[in-house]
Amino acid sequence: MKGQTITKVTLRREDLRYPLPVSLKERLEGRRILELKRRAKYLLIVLDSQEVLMIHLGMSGRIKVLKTEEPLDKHDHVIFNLANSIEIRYHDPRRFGAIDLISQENIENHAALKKLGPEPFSNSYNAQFLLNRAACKTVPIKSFLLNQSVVAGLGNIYVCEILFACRIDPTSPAEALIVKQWEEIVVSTRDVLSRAIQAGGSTLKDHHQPNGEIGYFQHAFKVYGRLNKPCVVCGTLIQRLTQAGRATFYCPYCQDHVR
DNA sequence: CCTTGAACCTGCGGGC
DNA sequence: TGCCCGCAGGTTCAAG
Repeated sequence: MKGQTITKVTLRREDLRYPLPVSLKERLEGRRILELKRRAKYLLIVLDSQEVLMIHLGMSGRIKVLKTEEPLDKHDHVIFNLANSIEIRYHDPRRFGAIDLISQENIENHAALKKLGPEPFSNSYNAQFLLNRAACKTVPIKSFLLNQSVVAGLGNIYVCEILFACRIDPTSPAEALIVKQWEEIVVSTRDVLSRAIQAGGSTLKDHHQPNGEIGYFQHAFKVYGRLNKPCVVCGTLIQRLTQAGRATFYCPYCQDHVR
């Protein structure tokens, strides 16, 4: 996509999670793509019009990169044709995703980006930062790490896997963790994310890599989705609970030790 | 301010 | 075969 000109945009519906931006088609057609960036789970496509196309994939969203003709699927909602004949399609059955188009100047003031915490691979994501942020917070550590204003980009699968790697009880109040545990969380976060990226991500159903292939990290899950299966470390059956509306998978033996 | 639960929407698998 | 229920990679509101 980088360096290509967007020759044609087709909107097959007028909204996803939110209404599509005003005059989206007219503002994109003829524009050149200068750069592709990311912040948290938001894809940022920088255009030569001083504007940035922001895409969030929600739960079921997917970007298709098509080099040949493909029949239209009912959930192919927005189609971008590029000058090199490649077709990019935004596909999203549940439509929890979003597309926005904003001026490059205001990008850091965008409501969704403004409140985000540090990137997990940045230096500002460190044990002292987390200790400070967790002070006086009774929220369970599982929910704390899922909060995008604490650290940007961690999702449900990876938080479960990170807490297992650190042997931390997912129900522990965030304020109860000690520095050593925060240090372990920082290390495990980067380790889990690195390995997941290396494996092409986790395909439960919808996620695919840009080349169309599925991801493979689901085969490396140690707790996520493994309800009633033996813990790979101790053999205890993996449990499931619900925290803030999200499933948490954990080993009740490995992650319940006071150490 | 803090935390939880519901809402948004479609599809799939299991039980009956 | 078909219907109903629960569940799913996320985020944002409203309510308490």
